[in-house]
Amino acid sequence: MRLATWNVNSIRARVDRVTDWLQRADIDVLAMQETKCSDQQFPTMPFAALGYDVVHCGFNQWNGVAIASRVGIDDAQVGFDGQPTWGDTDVEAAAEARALGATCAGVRVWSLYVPNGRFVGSPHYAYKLEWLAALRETAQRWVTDDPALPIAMVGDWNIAPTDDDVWSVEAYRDSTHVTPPERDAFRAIVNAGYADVVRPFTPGPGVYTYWDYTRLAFQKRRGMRIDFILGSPAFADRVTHAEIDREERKGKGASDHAPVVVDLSD
DNA sequence: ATGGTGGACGTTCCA
Repeated sequence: MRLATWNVNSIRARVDRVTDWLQRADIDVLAMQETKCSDQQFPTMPFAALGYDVVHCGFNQWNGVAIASRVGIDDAQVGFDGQPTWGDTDVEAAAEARALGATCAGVRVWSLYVPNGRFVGSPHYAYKLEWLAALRETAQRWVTDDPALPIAMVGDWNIAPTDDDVWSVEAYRDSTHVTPPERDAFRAIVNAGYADVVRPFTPGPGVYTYWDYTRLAFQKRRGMRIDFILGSPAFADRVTHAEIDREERKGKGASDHAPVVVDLSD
């Protein structure tokens, strides 16, 4: 089974590019983030035409996560137990449904869009840390409750876990994505039993998954590694290969993130 | 070209 994660930065703006890539890259299950549309607006037809079922959760023009699978989708679930929500109204709470889980061919896949945090000290930054702490708590329970279940938590984590994962430490001084509390939160999830299964196949430094649209960042190789596939032991044991498809960051109409891919043995 | 790009929404906010 080949599983991928991709922050697509609007599925409606990029559906052709995404479905073309799904076919070309022979992907079985794709987790998407930043779909930037409502459930009604999600373009399911182009996926269905290629044999993919889709589950989606999105309520505003910024968030939105989806899973497309051609090996079936069971037990789809929006949000994880204890997930904190932002704001008081129903719409705001729903918009913070940044996690979508589904079982695909026996593998539990979570498409995650970790809060950005905006800037250090903002309420959004505090919320990011709360959200990550709640995820760690729940994810730790998943892996202890059923160690035999392969679980993958994939997506845009909005954290560069080490200095090797940013093009310039100086450029990101005092910025979100690199602060010790964010890195501690990421490490805590790894320590709860979820390994970065891509890194062994893509050693750094200088290996990234995201490049800003501005200032020719991609051409100048100024990026960050913030998109991850974290796997429980039962998942990690099955990983045979992984890669970051930076070719998809090239050309007109690219997302600012590249897809990240893993292969699993049967 | 002197703060850059891209998307959704709506004349601005978010990443």
